[in-house]
Amino acid sequence: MVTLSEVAKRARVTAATVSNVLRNREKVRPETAERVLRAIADLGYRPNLNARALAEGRSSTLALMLSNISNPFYPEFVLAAERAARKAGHFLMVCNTDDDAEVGRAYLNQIAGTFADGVLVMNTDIAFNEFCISTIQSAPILLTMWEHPETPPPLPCIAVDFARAGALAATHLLELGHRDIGMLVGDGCGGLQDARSNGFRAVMREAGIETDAAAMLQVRDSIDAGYIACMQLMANRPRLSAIFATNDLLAIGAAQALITLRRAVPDDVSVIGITDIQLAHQVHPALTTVAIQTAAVAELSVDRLIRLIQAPTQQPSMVVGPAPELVVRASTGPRRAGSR
Amino acid sequence: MVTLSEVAKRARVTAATVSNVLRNREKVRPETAERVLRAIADLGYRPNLNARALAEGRSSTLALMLSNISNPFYPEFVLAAERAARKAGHFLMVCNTDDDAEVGRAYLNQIAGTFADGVLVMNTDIAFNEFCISTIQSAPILLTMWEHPETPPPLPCIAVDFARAGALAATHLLELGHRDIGMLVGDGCGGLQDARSNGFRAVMREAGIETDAAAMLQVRDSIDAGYIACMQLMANRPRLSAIFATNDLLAIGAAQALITLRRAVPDDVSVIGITDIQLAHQVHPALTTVAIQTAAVAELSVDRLIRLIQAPTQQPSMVVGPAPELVVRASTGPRRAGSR
DNA sequence: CTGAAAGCGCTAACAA
DNA sequence: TTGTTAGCGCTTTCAG
Repeated sequence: MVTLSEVAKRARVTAATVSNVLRNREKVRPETAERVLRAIADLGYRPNLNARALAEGRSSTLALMLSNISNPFYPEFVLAAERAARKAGHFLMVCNTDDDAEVGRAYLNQIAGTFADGVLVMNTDIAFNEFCISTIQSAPILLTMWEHPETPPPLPCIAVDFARAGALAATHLLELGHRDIGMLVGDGCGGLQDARSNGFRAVMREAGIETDAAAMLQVRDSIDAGYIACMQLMANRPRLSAIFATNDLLAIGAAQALITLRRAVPDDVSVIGITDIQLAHQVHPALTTVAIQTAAVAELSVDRLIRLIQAPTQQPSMVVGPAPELVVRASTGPRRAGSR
Repeated sequence: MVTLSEVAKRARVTAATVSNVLRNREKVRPETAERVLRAIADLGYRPNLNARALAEGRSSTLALMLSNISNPFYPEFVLAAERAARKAGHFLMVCNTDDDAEVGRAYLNQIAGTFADGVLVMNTDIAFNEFCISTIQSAPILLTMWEHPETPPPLPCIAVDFARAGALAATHLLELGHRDIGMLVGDGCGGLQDARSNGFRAVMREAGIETDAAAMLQVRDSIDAGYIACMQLMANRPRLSAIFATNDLLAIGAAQALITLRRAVPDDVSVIGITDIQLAHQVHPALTTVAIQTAAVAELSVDRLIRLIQAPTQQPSMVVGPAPELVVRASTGPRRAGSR
């Protein structure tokens, strides 16, 4: 490995000068700088980032903790976060906790404040938050995709108004004339997606519609689970004219179940989800959903984390991200005259 | 930040002893060790990984370079690779090149040999390989998911016999009686997926079937593109009884196009892909495909990279990964009597 | 079994 | 404008 001092020797200067060339090029005479640059090129020198991190006291690396990257939602967040981090001169280290809090704790312990200058934590539960607070004072931790803007967590966070997302879905279905609506409530790693379902039910209740237990199923977050649950839902309540799912994977699974059951989507049954993952517009019929602007939230999160690193605060300030927006595609339509 | 020497002071020993406790616990008297451990716990000490990396000359971090994590194939690889790395005591840093060779080069330059002890590179093209060789001698680079076992690249690599995957798909369709078959050839970032299509065509040719140009479309790697291309294919050649796609995204898109066209899958038209991504068994009808054992390849790659780190070699040795396997699901069936 | 000392490669005052 | 001098926090000989 070529080191700074080898470069210095070859350019007949000292390490400090080489270092200066590498950063504030101002204080070096042009011809010296040129000699140094040539030496760097000749030797194929590349700075050792560990040494630099140690000397500078920061690594220019952010960590992103998520439960399981095989859920298609995460890659979209990762992609946007990584771009934002790169643009700001940081690396992004993706840490899969594999849905295992123990792994999450281990990562946090090892990484925060040493490998990473700051940590982004997604979809966490209360217990994990407690852990974050108790253990780590050495680097900022920012919770992101927090689902409960009305109850700020005891850490800095970026929240998303998921209740509003649910409400938008409800309004859309009501406007289309649906009254008898089934619900698929996802159970992500951060716990039940109840902000979404509560937002939905609040609007329904206002319209005088009470969703009873039989029309509401709790399921794991996946296309498979949505498919199976929808089958069950339609068996319980064959007259449902619409299905609301708290996330797109469930909604996609539900739509496929309906097609298998020979119930046309949206002519017989409408389907709506939340998130607007890429898959949502790629399936057929394309999914109507409530977009939560994943990429924008990712960028916001990275920006804010970097700001926290630069000006550390203990205050658990919460920022509410961009508002969810209804995206009407092909999976929802007016309630048919024939149906109940 | 609590440092080693603060711990040492509190335990009334020197840094060296604390370090010894943290690693080869043998050479420390139990009661001293206990005192040190208590000090560590009391102070909430966590070792600075950058300092350790600098002192040890290695970071225990691997980097994985991939083009775009939003392609659902990658997260599955990442998940498996990350588990394998973690099991072996390494971190995994995921680097998205965003389909941009410039970004890829920048990452490699910065990371290899400094932040990361070794680098896994997926789906690369020749130009990038050249760059890898010319620039980096400081850390092993392992190419993975190499598609051409018959022409080893000038770097260590894990290859997958994609031609065989194509051949298996061809054999399956032939056995089902299909003769008039459309082809969707994906154009990943590593270039055209021609090993797959050539493997397929070789088997067809042996059976006396020549795939003509009109029945073969080159498309970008996505569900969307597969959907559109399939529409076009069926317009060109309405009598096709099967479609072979070089990857599952294309196949899924194709199946959806067929459903939109009211051609039943597989009763009217069979569809087969390659890879066996998770989506493949979650869509309906579930996709018949040729599995390339992504997780196994990921583990193999990580193991081999770690081995390379421990015993560096310049030899561009190639290891061929697990053989592809046909996975029959619901999207392929016998050619119907009625069809051509 | 424990301590002293050197050094990993780089940065950042401060001097010259 | 350039050089000198201390470290950053840890590991690792080598003495004691």
